[in-house]
Amino acid sequence: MTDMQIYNTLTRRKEPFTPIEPGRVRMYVCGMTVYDYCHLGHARVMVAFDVITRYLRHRGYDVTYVRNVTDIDDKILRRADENGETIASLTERMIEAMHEDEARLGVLAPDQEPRATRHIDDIIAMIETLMAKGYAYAADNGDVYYRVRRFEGYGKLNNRDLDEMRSGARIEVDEHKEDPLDFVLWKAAKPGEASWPSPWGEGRPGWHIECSAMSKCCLGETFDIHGGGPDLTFPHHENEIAQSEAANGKPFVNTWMHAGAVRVNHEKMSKSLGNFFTIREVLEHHDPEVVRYLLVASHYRSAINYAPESLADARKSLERFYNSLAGLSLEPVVESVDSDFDKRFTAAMDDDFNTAGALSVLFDLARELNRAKKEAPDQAPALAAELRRLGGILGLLQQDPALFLKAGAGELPLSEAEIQAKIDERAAAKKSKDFATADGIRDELAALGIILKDSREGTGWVFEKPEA
RNA sequence: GGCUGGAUGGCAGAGUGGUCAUGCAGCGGACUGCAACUCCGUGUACGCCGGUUCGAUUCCGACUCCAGCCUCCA
Repeated sequence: MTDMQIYNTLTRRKEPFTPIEPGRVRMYVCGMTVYDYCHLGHARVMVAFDVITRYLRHRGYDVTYVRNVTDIDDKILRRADENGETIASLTERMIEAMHEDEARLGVLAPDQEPRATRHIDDIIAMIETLMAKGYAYAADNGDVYYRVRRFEGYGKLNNRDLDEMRSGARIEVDEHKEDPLDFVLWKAAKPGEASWPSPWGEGRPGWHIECSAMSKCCLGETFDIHGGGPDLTFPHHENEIAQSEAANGKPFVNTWMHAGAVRVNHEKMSKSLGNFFTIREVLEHHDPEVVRYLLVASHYRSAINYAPESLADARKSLERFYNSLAGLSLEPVVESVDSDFDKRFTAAMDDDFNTAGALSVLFDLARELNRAKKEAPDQAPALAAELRRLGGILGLLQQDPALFLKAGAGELPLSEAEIQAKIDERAAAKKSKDFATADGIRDELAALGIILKDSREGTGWVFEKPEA
């Protein structure tokens, strides 16, 4: 068995993966700021780290997966105000929606989901430590800032030089800061804003410190993997390193992992650009497994250019798998398959979670299964079981094939009984060799998106919603 | 301007110093009343220019273009 290799954003190369504690993996992923519904970019991160978690567990690791929730933040305050609802009401709704979305995408819940507002004490304690060590200072406006120049390794995750950054034009000068690059650890509350008491007065935590505090609380001062979206490397993760390593006096994270972006028309999908698709929007028209497949079909680090047509392609690929599985028992088979599919799958996944390579192995397996169905039916069940087992490691191929093939695309224009009546009518026409009538019925149904498929066992159908 | 990535056949998308990615689409054949599904066969793809090498899409250098980060953002 080869070692797993994982690409580390910090060192910018693939490295053999060796957890701090043998057999145990501690992983922290930056989660959502819950002021709105999750979009496809969030889905990418959720699914990427879900696959990573599933695969590490498959490889025998005891994984503790922590993904935080940012439930206090300027945007949340603003949105709650706009909606005329309380912060708690807004964040609870959005957290619930997020849980629904991820469950539909087959994303397993993280082991812990700490919320910033429940870790205020940890956050304050960490800021106090930073102040005691000279890494933080209270400004006269009530804010507390991190003294970036004091931390020697600042910029190491992004290979950035402080002096060059300072010459950048977009850094906002703030008279309260010693240095424009200093970032806020504790934000003084304006009158009427949600706040917590602190040694520096009423306020709320800055965004970066919450992840340092919560990861320490849940996983310890040094842990194995820290993940997140592609836009968090700077400044968020850089700041986390500065906070945690300064406060704890220890290395923070061994392996930094970042998912690739989701783009639309070759631009980043983001709320500020307004070009985002929410998960729930997309799921109105597509089987969740199709969306998941799209995300898993390319490597987790590469950018995906999202177009509605890409979902049609993803569906076609899944149809190939489910066609091969169709007609075979869903029960797991005990006897193992003597083949190298597992080996090849594992080799691909061991190489920095190469899901695209792993899927190509599954396609080879599907072909083998299709051949067996024809030529060696006794071998088919074991091959099918193997396909489902390996697919399951990626969180795919667990549906009933007949159901997936039938009902993937939303509301049927006819009831199942009506469709069956048409099929019976056509069968009668076929029997009397009235092929014109038979084909007419088939065309009629096809126009509605219902595609008939004859086989020895009778006529089946799939529904493919015609493009609007 | 600084820092990261990327450029692969019609499309999507892996990978490799010298025989296969894979899926979709196309083409030829088998099966089928015809289709669909499935099987078999089928593609002189690796941005551009140099260099290293017996040999480079793969390594090195320059160039062009694209994207991301440098401001909240997954």
